[in-house]
Amino acid sequence: MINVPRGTQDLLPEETEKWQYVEEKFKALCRTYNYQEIRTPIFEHTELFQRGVGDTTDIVQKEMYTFNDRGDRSLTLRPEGTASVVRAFVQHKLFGNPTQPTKLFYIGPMFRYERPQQGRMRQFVQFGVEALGSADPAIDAEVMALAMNIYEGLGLKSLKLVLNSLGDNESRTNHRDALMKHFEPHKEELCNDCQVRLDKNPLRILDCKKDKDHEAMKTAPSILEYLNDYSQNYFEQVKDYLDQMGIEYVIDKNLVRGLDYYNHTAFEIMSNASGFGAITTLSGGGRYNGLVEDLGGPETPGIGFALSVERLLMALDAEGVALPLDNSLDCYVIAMGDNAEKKAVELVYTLRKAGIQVDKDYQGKKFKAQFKTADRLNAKYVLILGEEELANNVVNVKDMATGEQKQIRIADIETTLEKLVTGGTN
RNA sequence: GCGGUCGUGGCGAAGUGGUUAACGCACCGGAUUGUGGUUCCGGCAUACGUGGGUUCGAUUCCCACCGGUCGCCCCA
Repeated sequence: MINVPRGTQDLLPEETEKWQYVEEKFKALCRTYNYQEIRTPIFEHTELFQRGVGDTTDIVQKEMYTFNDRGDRSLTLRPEGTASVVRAFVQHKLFGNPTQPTKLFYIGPMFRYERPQQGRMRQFVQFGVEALGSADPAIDAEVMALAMNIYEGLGLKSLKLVLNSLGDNESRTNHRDALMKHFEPHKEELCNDCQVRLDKNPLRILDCKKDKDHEAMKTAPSILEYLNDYSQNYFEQVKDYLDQMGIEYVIDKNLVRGLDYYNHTAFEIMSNASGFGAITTLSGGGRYNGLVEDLGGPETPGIGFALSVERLLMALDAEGVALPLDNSLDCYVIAMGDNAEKKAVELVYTLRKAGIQVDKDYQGKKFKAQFKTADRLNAKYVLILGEEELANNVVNVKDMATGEQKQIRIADIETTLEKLVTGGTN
């Protein structure tokens, strides 16, 4: 037997119903915020991620699905969405559109070669948005508001918006120097990873779980102390806008994002719900001024975020939120006898063309068993068509909720059901 | 990539170094020859992750691998 590759999954109907529901919710919310959908390829030139995401990141160094195609091009299954969106923004010169910022959303699978566990798959699906062309702190707040709205709109309560500022280049350089100076005397006491981080990306040391109790960690210089005036002011305004909207957040000065392109605003949304394992991050995002330029476009600020659908659904489970899925069927047709069977096929076809959900038996089941099936499918109405009904040009219509049953002329069945189905629900 | 743990029919779950591997759910049929959700009775199933090894004999013991899961790393 051949199973799915490691870290991937099949979504069976019971699950896809949920996926469709949250996808629709997300799309509708994006429309509300005036974000439009963009669809980019699932694989890109490897170079895009090396330059966009950053050569020193874990993603690029050890998590990419990279392969050469038959033309010997190096391609990579996308590990995240922002690089592709920015690439498309530059390639199609969307910066030339009269309405800016360019506000885009996407839904699609991402790929990272990692050791799978619950909430971490090698293929996973992200919802994301990107707003390109505005350096207004209000749009940072807008993106966070949208992110929170998705979760809250689905009924989640145990959420935490964690916020930090990474500052601009000047602030970051100054902070970086300060960090190196601070940790250098303690280098030998730090874990192996952190010793490497000290040279490459000292910011990462702050995020280390092994060394989190080290004295030097507590006294380490915070980026917030090194923000220059512009960065500081920007951060304050972002917070003001969040306050204005009544969106709660906590500042975590150690919040570091895993991708190189981030600056200024960085945030994560986490779940507090019990029953969540080691992985509590539901989504993450931030500002990436400079990325468009890095990828060959004009100087254009940008901000975005992405969430994992798998983790979103886990959070719903953890909080016991049941999605209002409609798993009923308008109508089930039961036929008895060869002639009735023929007529039933015609009837089903007629009703379906009228837009009514209909199904019938294809297993040669007996009358009683067909009723059982109708019940199991949550059929609202059952149409009974036997030789007797056929002879009289009628069909029995049974309301499965009330048990009431009446005879309708076959010629009238379409209009009758339409009335029942549209009138009875919604 | 590292460590812990687990892997029995469609699902859940017992169990044993040795003839036919429990049980529950689900499914099918009957009681009720054209009317569902209950009950009772009966029936069904390609089941011991894969490959080696130990043994007269392994689903059971050992090893490796694969996969799940938990934690680390890191993130979505």
